[in-house]
Amino acid sequence: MPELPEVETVRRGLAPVMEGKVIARVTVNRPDLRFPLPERMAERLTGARVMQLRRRAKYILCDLSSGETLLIHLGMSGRMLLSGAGIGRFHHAPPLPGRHDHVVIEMEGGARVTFNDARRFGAMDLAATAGVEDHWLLRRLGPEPLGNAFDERYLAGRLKARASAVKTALLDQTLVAGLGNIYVCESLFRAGIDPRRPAARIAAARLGALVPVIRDVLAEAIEAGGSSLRDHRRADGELGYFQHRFQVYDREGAPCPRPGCGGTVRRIVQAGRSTFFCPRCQR
DNA sequence: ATGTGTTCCTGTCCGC
DNA sequence: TGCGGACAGGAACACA
Repeated sequence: MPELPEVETVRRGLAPVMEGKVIARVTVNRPDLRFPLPERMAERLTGARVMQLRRRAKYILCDLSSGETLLIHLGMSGRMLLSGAGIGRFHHAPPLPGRHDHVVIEMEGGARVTFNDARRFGAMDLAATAGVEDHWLLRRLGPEPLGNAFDERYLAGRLKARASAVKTALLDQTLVAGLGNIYVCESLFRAGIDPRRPAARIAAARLGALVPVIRDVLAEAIEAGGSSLRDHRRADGELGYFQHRFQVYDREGAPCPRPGCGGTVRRIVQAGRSTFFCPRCQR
C-alpha cells in the first residue's frame, strides 16, 4: 500500500478541497471494504463540515464538525481521486462511477473525492473525535517515525527482546507506525544493516544511525510526492517520483548503487514479504 | 508473549 | 492469445 509518504501526499492533496468545506453528498456503492462500512455512513457525513485532515501512521483522519472523525486506510491499492468543479480543466462531464469506485464524497462547490480500491484491503470507519486515538485500529500503533518519541533509546528498548530479523521488526506497526516494505528496505540499505540480522543484535550506535536515516528517507519521499508504483496516484492525479530514487527496492539483480561496492541487489522473502538488499555492503 | 503463515481481493506480468 | 502461477505498497487473525 501506500506507506506513510504516500498517505501524507494524499492528505496534502485532499486538504485544499476538503478542509473548511461542507460535505454535500455521499454515495456508497458497496457495503464493505476490508470491513463493513460504518452504519449510516452517508447520513452521518452529509452536512458535516470538514474541520481538519490529519494523518496517523497510514491512516487519514478527517475531523468533522459533527464531533465524529472519519478514519481512512488505503490498504494496498486504495486511491483517493479528485474530480469535479475546480479540479483540472475538463471535468464538465461527470461521473460514470468507475470500476472499484466504492465511496464518492461530494463537497459543497462541486469537488468530488472518490475512494477507489481494487483489492479492497482498505478501510473506513467513523468514531467520536474525542478519544479517536483509542479506536481499535489506532490504539496499538507505535510512535510516528518522524516524531520525537522515535529515537535511539526507544528503538533499542523495543528491539532488545526481539528474536525476529530487523526487517520484520520494522514492519511491525506497533513498534513504529507508518513504515512499509519499500521504506524499510531503503532505510536498511542506507544504514548498511543486513535485513536478516536479528533485531536484538544491532549495536546501539548503528541503531542511533538508523533513526535519522529512516527520517531522511521518509522526508525525501514526502518531498517527492511519494512513490508511484502500479496504480498508486496522488490525490491530484499526478505521479509521485520517489520510485526513481529506489536504491534496492524492486531492483533484484541490479548492481549495488553504492560506489565501489560491486555487489548485486538480492531479493529474499522474510515473513512472506520480499526484501531487497545488498549482501555485500549490508552487514 | 512473540513468532510465522494464512487470508482477504483484484490486477498484471511472465513463461509455456 | 490463452492459461496458470507468482507477485503486489497491508495487517488482522489463528495458531505454534
